[in-house]
Amino acid sequence: MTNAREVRTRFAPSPTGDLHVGNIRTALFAWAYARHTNGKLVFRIEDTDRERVTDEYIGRAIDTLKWLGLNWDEGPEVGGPYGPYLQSQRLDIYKEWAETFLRNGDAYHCYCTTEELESRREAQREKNQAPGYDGKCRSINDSDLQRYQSEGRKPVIRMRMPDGETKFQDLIRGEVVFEHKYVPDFVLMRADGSPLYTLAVAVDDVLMKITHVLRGEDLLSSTPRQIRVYQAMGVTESDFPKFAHLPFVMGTDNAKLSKRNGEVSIAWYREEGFLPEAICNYLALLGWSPGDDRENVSMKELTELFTVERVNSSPARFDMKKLEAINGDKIRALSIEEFLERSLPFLLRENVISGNENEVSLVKQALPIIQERIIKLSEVVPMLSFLFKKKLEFDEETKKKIKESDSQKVLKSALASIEALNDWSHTRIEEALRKSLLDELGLKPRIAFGPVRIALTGSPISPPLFESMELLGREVSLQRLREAID
RNA sequence: GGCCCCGUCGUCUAGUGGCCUAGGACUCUGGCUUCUCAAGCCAGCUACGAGGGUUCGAAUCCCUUCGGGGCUGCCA
Repeated sequence: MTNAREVRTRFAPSPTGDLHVGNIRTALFAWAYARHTNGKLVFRIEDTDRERVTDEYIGRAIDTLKWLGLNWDEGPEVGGPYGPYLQSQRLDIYKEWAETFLRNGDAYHCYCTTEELESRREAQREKNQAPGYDGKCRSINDSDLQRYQSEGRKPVIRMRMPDGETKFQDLIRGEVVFEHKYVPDFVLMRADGSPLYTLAVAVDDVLMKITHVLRGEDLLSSTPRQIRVYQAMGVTESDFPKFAHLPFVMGTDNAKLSKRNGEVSIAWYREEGFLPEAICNYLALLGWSPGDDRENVSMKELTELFTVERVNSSPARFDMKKLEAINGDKIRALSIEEFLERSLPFLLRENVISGNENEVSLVKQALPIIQERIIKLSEVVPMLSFLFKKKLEFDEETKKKIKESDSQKVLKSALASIEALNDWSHTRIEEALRKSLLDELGLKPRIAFGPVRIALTGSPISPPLFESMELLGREVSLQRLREAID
């Protein structure tokens, strides 16, 4: 009753690089919450200060989000009633607000130079005081002002933090209080008129009617500043966005997840052959749980079950092994058609196949026997390339094995027993080989089939042997056996 | 230093005063199965950071302490 407002969440990355694990987890939660509540997800680019080609970045970000199955209701590409959704295109808006704050006395011009600020901060530190702006320019006398101006100083616009405290209910952490003596006056706008994050983020969240801000916990202590901006904008407290500060996703070594302790770029996971639904499933479990024992969560279930209240407040370590386990499960759950469609790009990329009909058909027949033995799509390449190679390559170790006299004996016997087979099916092949190698030569299975496997696939590890031989076909199979025999 | 956040198996978590001699999943170890590798199945190891309270009873509430992290910018 009290909150009839439609839920509006936002995902607002800054274009500092490719979307990474932490970013995406935030996006996923914001998306899931919007969908859960039948609300809207706004996608906004926070590019207030960077001079860079955002086009390329934005393109990649859009591509990644779409690939993951995350869609947005307002933002780049789709537009919306509260655009533009690039902060670099909203500079006038921020400037106007900053001037309004100035007029109302909520903000003031600050002429302090970087050097002055630094030396005063240093002094504060030495006296064991909290470093931060000391409020020097809150009131400037005329002579100082004239001096500054004659010196050609250009002022920044600084927000005045009144005495008191800021209190708010974080959806994940409960009540959080900051006394203003620990929140110094902060800069809203640089001397050149460009806005700072603190200004832009708050103005946009208000103007875009964001109701729930889901973001990393590193922004928790900047929240009082955002709230101060809301107040200066004249927003009533009941209309402030609600905050949910998500715990970090950290690397295995307990440090912040970075390139050094694990792969962070989502693009990397895509190239490795992780499925988008596996990535989302795994990330959803990092800091959130459905509340029961289920671990396999589809995107649909996520939107049905996700609530901010169930998000954990403590940080999570990224565990590649678990991601891989989930990815393997998702791969096994794929229909052969889906599996094929997702595998082909990898085979094409590595030039295992050129893509003609015969090749694709052979791949499709082979997929069922490898589906349960791979954890990443990229593994279809080493798994299936033996089917398409003109000539097998053996490494030294493997080659030695096959040249042993016992192996040679096995290969000769194997060849003899299947040469005349008129039904080249894996069941008949198996029958024949078991008879000749196990029954007649009296060998143990692993001893018997090992050399044959190497001769046919080039490796002691391969998909099931008899099925592989069937797929390879009689001609190639016999030829490879003959080639392996001296 | 100050402020803020966080603390259950190695990891992700369930747990909101009795259902907990703490459950699930991943990892790891052992076994079964088996043509290799997997998958599958079974079993096992391992946790409430510590110390005080409150209570008949605490992982759950309170205090202290220790540990980890973030912020402390004209970065976001």
